[in-house]
Amino acid sequence: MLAKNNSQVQILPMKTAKKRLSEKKITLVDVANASGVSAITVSRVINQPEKVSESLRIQVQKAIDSLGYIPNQHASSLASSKSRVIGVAIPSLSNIVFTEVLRGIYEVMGANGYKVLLVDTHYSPLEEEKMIRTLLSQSPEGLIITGGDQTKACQNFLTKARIPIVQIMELLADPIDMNVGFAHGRAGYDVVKHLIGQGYERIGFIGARMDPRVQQRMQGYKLALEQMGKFDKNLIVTTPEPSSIGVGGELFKSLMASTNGVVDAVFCVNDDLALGALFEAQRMNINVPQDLAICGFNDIEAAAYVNPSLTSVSVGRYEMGVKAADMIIRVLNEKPIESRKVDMGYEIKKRVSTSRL
Amino acid sequence: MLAKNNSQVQILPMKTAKKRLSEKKITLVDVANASGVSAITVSRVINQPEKVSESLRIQVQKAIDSLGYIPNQHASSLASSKSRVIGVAIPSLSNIVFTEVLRGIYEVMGANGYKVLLVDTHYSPLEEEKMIRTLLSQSPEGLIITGGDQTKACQNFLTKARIPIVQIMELLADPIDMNVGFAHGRAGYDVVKHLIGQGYERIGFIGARMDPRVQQRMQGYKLALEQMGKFDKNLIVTTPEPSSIGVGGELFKSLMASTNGVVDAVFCVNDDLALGALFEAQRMNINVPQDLAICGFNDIEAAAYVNPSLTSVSVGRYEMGVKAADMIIRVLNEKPIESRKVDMGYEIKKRVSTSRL
DNA sequence: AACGCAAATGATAGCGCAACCATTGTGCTT
DNA sequence: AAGCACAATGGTTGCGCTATCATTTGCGTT
Repeated sequence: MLAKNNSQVQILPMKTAKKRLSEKKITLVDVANASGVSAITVSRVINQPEKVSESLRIQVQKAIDSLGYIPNQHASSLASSKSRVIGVAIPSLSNIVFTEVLRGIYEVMGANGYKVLLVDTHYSPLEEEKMIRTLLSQSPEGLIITGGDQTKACQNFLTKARIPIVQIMELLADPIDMNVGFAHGRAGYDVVKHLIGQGYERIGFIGARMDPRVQQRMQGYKLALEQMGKFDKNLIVTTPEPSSIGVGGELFKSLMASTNGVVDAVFCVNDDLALGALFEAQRMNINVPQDLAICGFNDIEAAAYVNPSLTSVSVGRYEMGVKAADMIIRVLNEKPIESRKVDMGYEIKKRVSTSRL
Repeated sequence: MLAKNNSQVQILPMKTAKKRLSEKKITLVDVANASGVSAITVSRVINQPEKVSESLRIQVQKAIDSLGYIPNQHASSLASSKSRVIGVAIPSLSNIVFTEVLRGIYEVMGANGYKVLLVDTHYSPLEEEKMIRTLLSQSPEGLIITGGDQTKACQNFLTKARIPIVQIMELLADPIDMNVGFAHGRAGYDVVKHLIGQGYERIGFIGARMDPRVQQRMQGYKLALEQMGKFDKNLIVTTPEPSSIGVGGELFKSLMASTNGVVDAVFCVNDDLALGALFEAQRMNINVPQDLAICGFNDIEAAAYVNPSLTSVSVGRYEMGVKAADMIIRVLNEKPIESRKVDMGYEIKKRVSTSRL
């Protein structure tokens, strides 16, 4: 039907027909001509309708509708150097963690008339640099990016960009501009404390992907155990692979095999791994929580409903997205923000999987 | 540090300094001056490097890097009427179904140098119309949208857009342009056949959100039972709320309560609902699959790992995204496509939750 | 009645880039 | 040695819109 009909354009019989209907994109000027006003007035009807008298406004709007005019955002952005675009860079599209943050971002940005240009960095700082370059070429008015492990070059042109930037997910010592996140290390530490408090002794660790935030959780785990003289590096099992329920089951099996079952608790860096471990434990007829505690991270919905229910660390992902987006909007509107750094906190949801009877 | 330093601009001491470093955005012309070539040559170095001699290319590239030049995509798009943007409209960001389709789309589009502008229509045709209008104002070179229930107005300007468009998720009788999906009605029909084949008799239905595709699954369910004279509308429990594990549990309880437990199988329109029903059944001490079969839809990862494993309908979501993106790319490159309509099919993954011993 | 002031509308220029066509230079053919 | 093809580079123009600065109109003030 459509799609690349360059040919059709060339077939036009010389310069005969003025312009075949719907052949050419209609512009502001077309609308202006059709409604008998100047181009700038049409522009105002679209962008500052309150500055145009009601009669004219209606008249112009009628022309816009009947012609099916759709403004060219590129021309508008070029002329006004306002793109109404916010760039967002996340490491993975398929991770529910980021999906929910995104939801928060979209909610706020949509309500404020901003489009979101989203890129996926695949957990690679180099890819991230490339992607952020792409984002910047769209002249975004603000940027939301994940974590703090940008390349030097990237930090460099980010600083020069002169737009509000929020780094999300983790708390950074020295953010580029603004920062919203929570303390992954402390969360890991607190999880261990909780397990110890429940009377578990030999606490294993299961991790996948091992991105910076997962590493921090592991450091917290390590620190807590070291402080009690209970750290044993043999109880740590990790893989660079992405997390999944399947991987969780495999890592759990491998942990149990390599430790001959001395482990009586497992801290999984996310709920997928934890569910995998739980399901695998059930298949191995290990009694959770009597013989084994399992703790996850992120508190996805399934954690509360699975049997036995899964202890997990709840973090306000949606709220984090909302907060980050809101900070950008506030800065763009020159409203004050309380702080450049926001700690969203977390909460350990204590459930059956870590409660010895 | 940065963020809205308009003030700084005005503070500039008259016209003293030529231009404070990094005060003004640097453009193609700046790069041209810095490297002693014309603007158009710089443009070529960026867009058609093979047309520039190696020596010049290196020289220009050096200037680009040292100045930290980032092209203005709006100007480029305006001048060339090529945006390198593909618009994507999905009904929900938080639904894993769409997330995986998105992954496929991003994969292909990224590899081909296209950016993705993503909007969320919240399952509302009116919102969709607004959002697609927004997309079109970015002059995307192609569009991927969900389903076929666009408003008349929307269909209208979509048809006029003269760009390749793929409608995804479901099979449409009369697509706007191209179409990739699978037959939801037939899938629902086949699920019932499978349950009957396993010896289950009274098959309930649990549905949430009830978007067009869920409705089609329900119609398939209904048709199959009607053909066997076993349809009973009292066995259908639905809600307009979004799906979730929690809602699945609630609907299951309500189904069991209203039917006094005569139901011996439940078809849930997605796996979240099915997991909710399964977990709830476990809490009610109902034996799955002996006393009750549960079948989900989408085959999310948990389905294969939960105990008992959950029968579900597997659909190639990632592949659907890849396919849709690939069709767009092919059309843009004027390569042939096999067909305007592609049926991705589906497969019922028969697992323990529907296998009577 | 003359003035001023604000609201409503218009004319002009330019945002940064690439399309288009022109020009120059290089190496080859005959 | 003259001619030619083609690769490499540059000048000019305009994409569609909005910022900026006029200009016009209406209306209240003294």
